[in-house]
Amino acid sequence: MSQRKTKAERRRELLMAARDAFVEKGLSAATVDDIVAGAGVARGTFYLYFSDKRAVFEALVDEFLAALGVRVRSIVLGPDEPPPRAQLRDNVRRVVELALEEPGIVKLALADATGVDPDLDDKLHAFYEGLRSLIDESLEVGQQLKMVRPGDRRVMVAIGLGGLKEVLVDAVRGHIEADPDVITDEIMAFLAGGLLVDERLDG
Amino acid sequence: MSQRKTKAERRRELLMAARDAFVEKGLSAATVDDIVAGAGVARGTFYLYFSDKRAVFEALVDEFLAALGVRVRSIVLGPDEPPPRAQLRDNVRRVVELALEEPGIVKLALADATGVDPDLDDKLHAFYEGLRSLIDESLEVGQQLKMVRPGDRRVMVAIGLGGLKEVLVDAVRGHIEADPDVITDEIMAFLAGGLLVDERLDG
Amino acid sequence: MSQRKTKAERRRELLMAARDAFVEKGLSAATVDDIVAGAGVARGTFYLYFSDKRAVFEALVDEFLAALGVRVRSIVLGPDEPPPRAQLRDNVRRVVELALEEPGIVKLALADATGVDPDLDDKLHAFYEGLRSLIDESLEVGQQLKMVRPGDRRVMVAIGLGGLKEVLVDAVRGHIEADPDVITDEIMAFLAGGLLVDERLDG
Amino acid sequence: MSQRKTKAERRRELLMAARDAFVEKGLSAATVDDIVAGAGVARGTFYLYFSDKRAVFEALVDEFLAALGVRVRSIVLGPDEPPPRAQLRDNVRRVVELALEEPGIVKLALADATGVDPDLDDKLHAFYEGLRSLIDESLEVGQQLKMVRPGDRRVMVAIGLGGLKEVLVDAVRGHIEADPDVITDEIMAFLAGGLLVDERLDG
DNA sequence: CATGAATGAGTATTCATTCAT
DNA sequence: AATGAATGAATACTCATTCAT
Repeated sequence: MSQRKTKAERRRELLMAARDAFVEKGLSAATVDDIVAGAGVARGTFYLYFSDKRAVFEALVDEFLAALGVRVRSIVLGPDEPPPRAQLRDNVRRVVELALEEPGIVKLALADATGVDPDLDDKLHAFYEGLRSLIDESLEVGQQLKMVRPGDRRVMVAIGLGGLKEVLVDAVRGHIEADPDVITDEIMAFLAGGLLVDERLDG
Repeated sequence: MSQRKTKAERRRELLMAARDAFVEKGLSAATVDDIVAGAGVARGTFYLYFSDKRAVFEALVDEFLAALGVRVRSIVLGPDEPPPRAQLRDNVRRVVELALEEPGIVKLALADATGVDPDLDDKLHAFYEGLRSLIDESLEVGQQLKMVRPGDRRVMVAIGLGGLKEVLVDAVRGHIEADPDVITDEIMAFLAGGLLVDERLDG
Repeated sequence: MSQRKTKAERRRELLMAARDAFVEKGLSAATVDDIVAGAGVARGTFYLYFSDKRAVFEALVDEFLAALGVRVRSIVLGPDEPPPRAQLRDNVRRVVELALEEPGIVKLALADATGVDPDLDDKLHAFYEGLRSLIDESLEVGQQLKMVRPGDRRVMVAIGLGGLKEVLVDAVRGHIEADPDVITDEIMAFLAGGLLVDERLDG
Repeated sequence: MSQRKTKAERRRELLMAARDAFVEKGLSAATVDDIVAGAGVARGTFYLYFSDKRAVFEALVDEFLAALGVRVRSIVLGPDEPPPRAQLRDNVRRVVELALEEPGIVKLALADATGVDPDLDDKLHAFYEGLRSLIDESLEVGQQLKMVRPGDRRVMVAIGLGGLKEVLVDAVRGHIEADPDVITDEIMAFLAGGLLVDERLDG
């Protein structure tokens, strides 16, 4: 009736094989041969599903971004809504969970992907810009509501984003305990009060 | 007395040409040809000064790490010393200044260098581990002195390091204002109090 | 009664699509994909009608040669026949008309087809040999009848055939006016008197 | 002092190997591997001398065109000059001789080169256009001097050029006797008087 | 009859590295 | 020390052809 595998199945196999190859060998070192060997298909089959190596990586990133979009929800204020900090916490927690579920993609998209291929860089750059804008707008609202301290939001965004990225990367690398609760709590503590507590630190 | 160029001068020319080539084309896309063309020497000459492409990059990173080591000083407690927070601020500021002086290296070492070449990764990994340990030990002391809030230090390190990296990269990329004072102040504010100020955020 | 398309119709569609693809992209650059896309059928269908790419081209050439055979008639001498030169002129004119009707095939068969594929070369070679023999025999009869000047007939054939080919190719390419009368007249003038008229040219 | 071979020698070796490979296998079927094998150098060496396959072919054609340019001289009228027809004959003869000296290039440039690669076509097209213009201008002068019969010069050019090409190709292919005198005489006879001599041919 | 997914041999091109001069 | 010609392994990508459905 149909082929041995549906097109969607084949595509997924190639996607997973590509992900594994990229994670194992690095983005530029992984070859199309590695990918097709992993998927158990012939060389040419790859090109029936993806126009080139860059395209698989883009598809991988796109999937991850879509999954991320599902987990992050705008914070809504209202009497029937959970308190904002709880909503924020839920968002952080869902992102941490996603990262722990997809460690390979996290390594690729957050750590490995820059500076390898100018075209890929564009993709990543667009992604991060979107993320930055999202956080920036949230911070702006927060500042207007006096929930977020005043300050240069671009720097806040950078610290927040960089901190989150590094935590997730470290978690999937096993450098820090892969417990979403612990990680989420620490991130929230950082956001809520920073690191330093003792007034004696002040000059 | 000596040749037109001393060995050290040639080496430096190659180093600078390599840095520029890496920054402009990316670590894996930059070729030895790009480097020697930039340095104005013949192809073979490169190999008189560096064993291979990886070695130039390592030398570049080593220089940067050495410069970093010079700027970061342990925080010393004592009646005749500046207050700890001021010492911390000075460290942060010197690092920010170094980053702004060497934007190319920052892009390379902090943003582009992972996932390209397993050997290079090792180098970077060792560097980051050293940095992590340094920060971790500082935090440990801080916690013992009740200057740093309790919590999982590995996560704290990750957030702090990731946040710092991202800020520096964004600064050299021009995404955020390249004013060391502004950047330093924002980082210190983040460390001192996080982001969130309003109690209404709590559930 | 029958399918949507008869076998012959499908075959013709493929043939025309192949002709267009060959003319547009060149014989070796045109792919089977181009052909089936032009014919609106699936890849495998092509191989139900032709054994391979070479076979379509052969079929195309065969059709053209057959059409050519219909237009070229032996010159017959006799009291009730038109004068020989008129018969020759009619032959030339019919060939010119065929060429102008089938410009694509002319480009393919007369201009593009050599040196691409050894197998195709054989086909063309056989065709040209046939044509050469035909002309050669006609010239032989002409010489015996003192209608054609004496001389090395192989060279005469080559000049005549090459001249005719180039005129036709130029005509379908639009380099010379596509008027069969003008072209035929010029060819006849050339055959009848060459190019040079002035005795002063002689040494 | 210098390399084993000078750059010019290597280049010539590659050029000759390319010519042989192109002639033997056809323009599109010949691979870079064939060429380097013929020249006895490594794969990469080819690309030190030519940017790609098209570039070698262009170089080959350019050389041939230059050689052709040396052999063809404008016809000069004057009391101390040889008669025009003798000058024309010398030109024809020198071209025939060149063709017989460089049979490979003749096959390539005159017979095989069209329709294979659009880029190569441009090259050839430019060549032929130059040749056409040259002949066209000569014919125009000839017509003004009443040395050439009136008529559509574009068609005359096509017949003349096509005829010459075919004769040369046939000669290098061995289809007609490779005697420059015979060939030249026949070409001159054709130009001077065409093929048909008997008035009875006229209607 | 028709399909189109899968195949895999074939090829151009790049580039780090070597070494004779 | 410096050169730069030469190397050749490595790799992405194409496309004619097959065959299970």
